[in-house]
Amino acid sequence: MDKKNKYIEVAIALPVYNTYLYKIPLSLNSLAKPGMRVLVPFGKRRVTGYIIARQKQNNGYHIKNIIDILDNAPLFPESMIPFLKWLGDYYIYPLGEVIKTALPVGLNRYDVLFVSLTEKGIKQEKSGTLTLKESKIINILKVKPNCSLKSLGDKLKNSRINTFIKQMEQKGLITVKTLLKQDQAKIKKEKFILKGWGYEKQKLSKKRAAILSIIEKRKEISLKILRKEIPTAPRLVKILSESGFVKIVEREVFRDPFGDPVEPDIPPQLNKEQAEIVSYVKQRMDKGFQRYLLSGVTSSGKTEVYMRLVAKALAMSKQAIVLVPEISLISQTERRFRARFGEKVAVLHSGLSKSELFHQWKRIIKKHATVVIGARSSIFAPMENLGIIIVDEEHDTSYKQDSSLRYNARDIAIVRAKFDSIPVILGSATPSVQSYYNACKKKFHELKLEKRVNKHPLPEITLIDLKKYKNFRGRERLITPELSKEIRKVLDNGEQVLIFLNRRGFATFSVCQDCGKTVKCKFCDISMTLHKDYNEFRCHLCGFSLSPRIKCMKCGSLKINLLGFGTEKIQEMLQILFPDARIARLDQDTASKKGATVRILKKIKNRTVDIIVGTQMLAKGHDFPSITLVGIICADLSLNFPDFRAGERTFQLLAQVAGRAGRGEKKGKVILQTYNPEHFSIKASKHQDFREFYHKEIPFRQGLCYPPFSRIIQLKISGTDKNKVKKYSLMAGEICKNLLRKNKQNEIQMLGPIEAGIPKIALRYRWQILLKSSMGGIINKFVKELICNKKILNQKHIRISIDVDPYLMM
DNA sequence: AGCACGCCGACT
DNA sequence: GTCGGCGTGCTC
Repeated sequence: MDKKNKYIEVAIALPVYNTYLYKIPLSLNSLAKPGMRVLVPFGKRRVTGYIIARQKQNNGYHIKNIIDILDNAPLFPESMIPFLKWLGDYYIYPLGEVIKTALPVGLNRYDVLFVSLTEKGIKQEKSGTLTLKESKIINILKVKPNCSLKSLGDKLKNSRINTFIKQMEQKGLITVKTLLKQDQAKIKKEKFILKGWGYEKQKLSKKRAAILSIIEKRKEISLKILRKEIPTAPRLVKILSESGFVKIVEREVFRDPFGDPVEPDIPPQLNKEQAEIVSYVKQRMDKGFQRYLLSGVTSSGKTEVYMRLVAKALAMSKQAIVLVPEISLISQTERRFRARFGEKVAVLHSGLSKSELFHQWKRIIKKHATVVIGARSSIFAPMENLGIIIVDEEHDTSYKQDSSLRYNARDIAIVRAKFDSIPVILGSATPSVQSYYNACKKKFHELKLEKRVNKHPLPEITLIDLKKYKNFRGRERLITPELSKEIRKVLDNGEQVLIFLNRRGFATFSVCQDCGKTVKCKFCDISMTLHKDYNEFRCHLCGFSLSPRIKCMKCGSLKINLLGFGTEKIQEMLQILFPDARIARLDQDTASKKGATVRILKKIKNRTVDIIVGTQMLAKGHDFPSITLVGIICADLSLNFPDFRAGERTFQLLAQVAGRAGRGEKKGKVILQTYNPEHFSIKASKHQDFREFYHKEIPFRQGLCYPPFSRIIQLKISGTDKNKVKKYSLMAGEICKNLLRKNKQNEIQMLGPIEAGIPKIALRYRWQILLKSSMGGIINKFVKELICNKKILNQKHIRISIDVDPYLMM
């Protein structure tokens, strides 16, 4: 069919902005399809590329043949290519790298050069006729006989040894081999034992006969399981297979990524609100691209609406993507989708191993799975015939990827829906300012769910002004009398309490009593947190730790004052105040041990704890019906971030946490402690009213021309040399300024260059430049022009990355 | 990214 | 004079 199209356009998985043309040898011609990976010669190397399109004509270049096709079937449908191209354009990122991030990790192949010794090299090194540098290399190779060129360069602290190595090879001192390496994607294989053809059982030992009878019964068994019954099985099986009694085959295996099985559910009756929304959207399902914002208070039944719409898409023989925030565990939403749609569901999240991820991916391509539910990367699921995209908790910050391709899954969900001409639904109890602005401007159609399904009233929220307790000492400053009174009441009733604090550790700020110096990480520019659990000071940015019995780095004093508070300290205080209560804690520290999170969550569900202390991990996606009191220790922590979205994030977090109270039969209560009871973010969260927050926030955004009234592109600059980073940043700023002047672009505003909010992380010094404009297209074009200046990008020892629509600007 | 080419200083 | 440092540009 493609006889005329013997050329293919290929995007290379390297930071190059062009695509390249290759020829396909006749034997492979009928096999090559867009969406497949190919191995191609690129310069002097062999690398992975992705077929973008077939092409009739060559473009006058010397066109090389591809080496091989790496897939039997496309890894993503051809229909996704315009979407992927759009992403590369919008986020200013090379197409090949975009595709690389979109696909499951570990599918790349590339050449690696390996260096090894020759006898001549060893002889000459012994006789001492070599230069210092040559014998250095020979000596490294003596220890590591087959060393990759790269690690050799690392060992010599010189990455530019290429030509030198070539010369040594010409002299015959060493040999250089090219090996085609694959990124780690190892497919897990396990040995399975099958029946063979020998049947002289009487001659066998008891154990061997036992193995044979197990296999006879089961037809086949994995060696792993067989070993549990007969520990010496591996050896015996090998002998048995040699004489033909059994057969051993290796097969791909997958751990079930779902964990516990889920019972199928029966769809509940919809209430009037839900039914209206479902029928409204259903009627327009095949009417092309539409954007909806589903705003609904907590537990107003958004998930049920999603499920009905997904069911409708499936009924139209289409597929669906449901995005959920990244949490360490399978969320409530995921469970409910599995209960409803069973085998049709594929789950993609960070907890999966590479082979599990690839397995899920293949299920989607083969259309065995027609509903994908997962975290942000699920927006790239290889679906050919999408019917709907749903983004749950659309305000959640985890939709923004903060490295490599810095995309926001919520934003690009809309783009993908547009390319596929289908509806997209963003849902949240606390919509982002951006999305609600779009709803107000009628770009999104707003759907409202205002009644709670179980008809329980929203929890009652009491603000406590912490300034009142400024002069109190010790525990009462953090756990105010009002809060402890309420806790006592709830404990006496046999109900549960959730205590929220958005900071982990015991003491977060430690100061020398004699000279006033703070305990700081030597790799980052932040103070270290004391963790009693681990008995050490820890840096929350790079993980560096120190013994708790340190001397002051400045004056050597041993008297270190432990100030600041985290979840650990709160837990300890509560235990002293309520010695009879069973208290558990859930934060990154307690969750890091494997299986610990599940254990703690189960404890809450089974009501074997009375008080649960935790960070945002507790605020997201869990349903604890017997929690009747939520205590927020200090609502202001996220308010003081140097970021224009600090207020928005604070409001969302508080509303989310407050929503954990009273999900069961009894009415919930929330005690919200704060130093800023007058702040509108906090006031609005008291009423759990995002519209109130929005209307207070929007004039401020407009006044300073922040999103949604503008778009921002941030240039992030970092490096290990403090002065170099500063010098380079100032130079980049000059180049920007000149280019802006030259283009007479008054529409773009440049802020900076300025040192980043956190000036140093893991020994890297950080600067930033902010480009802001009310016209998005202009700013994008400008940055593209800017990076044409080679001085900007190719800078030794300086890393510069482009963040389009940045989230955290620190 | 990684490799080659070509331009400069400091060594035999 | 050359060796080897480093910036610059290209890869179908």
